[in-house]
Amino acid sequence: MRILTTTNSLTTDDLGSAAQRDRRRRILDATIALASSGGFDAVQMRAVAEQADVALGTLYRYFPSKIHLLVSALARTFEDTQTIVGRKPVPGDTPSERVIYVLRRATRGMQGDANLTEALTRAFMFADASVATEIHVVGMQLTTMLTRSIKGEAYVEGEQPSDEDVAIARVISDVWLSALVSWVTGRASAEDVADHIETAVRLVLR
Amino acid sequence: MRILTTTNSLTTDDLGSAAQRDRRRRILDATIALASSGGFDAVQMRAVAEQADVALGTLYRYFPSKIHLLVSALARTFEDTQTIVGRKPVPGDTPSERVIYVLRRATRGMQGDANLTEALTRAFMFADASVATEIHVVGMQLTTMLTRSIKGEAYVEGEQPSDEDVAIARVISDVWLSALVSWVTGRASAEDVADHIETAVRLVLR
DNA sequence: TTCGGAACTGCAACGTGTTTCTATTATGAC
DNA sequence: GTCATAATAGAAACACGTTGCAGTTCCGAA
Repeated sequence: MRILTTTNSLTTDDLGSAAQRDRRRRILDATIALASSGGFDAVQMRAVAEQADVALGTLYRYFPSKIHLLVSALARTFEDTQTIVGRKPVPGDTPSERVIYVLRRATRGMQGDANLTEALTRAFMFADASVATEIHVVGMQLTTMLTRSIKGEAYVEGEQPSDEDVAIARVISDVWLSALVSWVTGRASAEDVADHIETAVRLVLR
Repeated sequence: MRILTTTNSLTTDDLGSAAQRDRRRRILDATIALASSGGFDAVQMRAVAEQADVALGTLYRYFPSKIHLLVSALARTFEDTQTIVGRKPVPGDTPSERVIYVLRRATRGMQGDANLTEALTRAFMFADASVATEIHVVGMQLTTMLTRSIKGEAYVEGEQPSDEDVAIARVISDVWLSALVSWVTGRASAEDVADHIETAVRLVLR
């Protein structure tokens, strides 16, 4: 499932001693493992604490709620994916082709681990205002991934995408998230999701 | 599961004696009142039972979980709105104008009671597979409302909308729901929501 | 009217997210 | 190396969704 991340010295965002970073990593690893094995309900705070080898109070010191924990796990998952995939430009000759390619890949990836996806998606959707920060991180990741796909070769690191492109990316990510929710709750098949997204992308990018 | 019942005269959907319909109504009233006063967290099953003047076990007999309860409340809210608004054709000369009109109205309505909207929206998003039936009802209500707006005067009761129109309606309702979630979680202002929806509608309907 | 089963009440109990508290351990300044 | 402070462990307790159960009431059929 996960490639182990080296006990690296520098994380993206600083924050804490090596021991603390290690605890944080262990906690997120345990969260993802439990989510992957049994979905949202299997991510029980006592179980996460035990598997990460920290006390329950410590878990809550790092993540103030189960939802914070799962949304952070989602952010890290995206981050890891981006690190691996984000190197080479997205294949495809038109914006729709590229966006459809990327979403198809991402969707397949998530559907490959239904339990994990269920846990992360439901947490994301259930989050309330107190999780705004973590949610925002994920939102930015999504927007970046999509504007990058829209621009294709023309994309340059660090450049602000146009308002138009951001608006389009947001619409597409809304549809994608809703489709994932439908799939997670058993209201739509994998094929339904793929079709629906493709339709939406074609409607929006033309 | 019900065989015929003699007593009751007419409800929309059969189901139960007058006393049972009354209990169901009281429960949903209590749910909406509590949600309106304190949002999702304030809808506590014991409190709902007490306010509806039924035993806790009875509440669970009518609605097998808090999520079922809240999604059913959402369905009834929509239904009530439709009954009131659904008479006259939607004003506006183009599909986008009509859809924007309807969504603007609906959004304003929901934003007028932030707590209630928070409760209903979060429940809808958190629902798992066991709530599929109730969710489907709400989905149909949304689709109907939107295809009706798209067609405008051309809409005729009972006629199946085209696949194209349904696909468009689904994209728009995805965006609308996501926007509501953003608003509920404090990540977007009322104005943001209006702008985002308008952008999406213009993109999709052209 | 009487009877049998379904529906309802009241209440206790359980599971899991969350909080709280004390004792212990790690960390960093001096 | 010593000490003050922060971080952690361990465990109990609380809150609320949910379940289970014994006794009571309601309702339709005979």
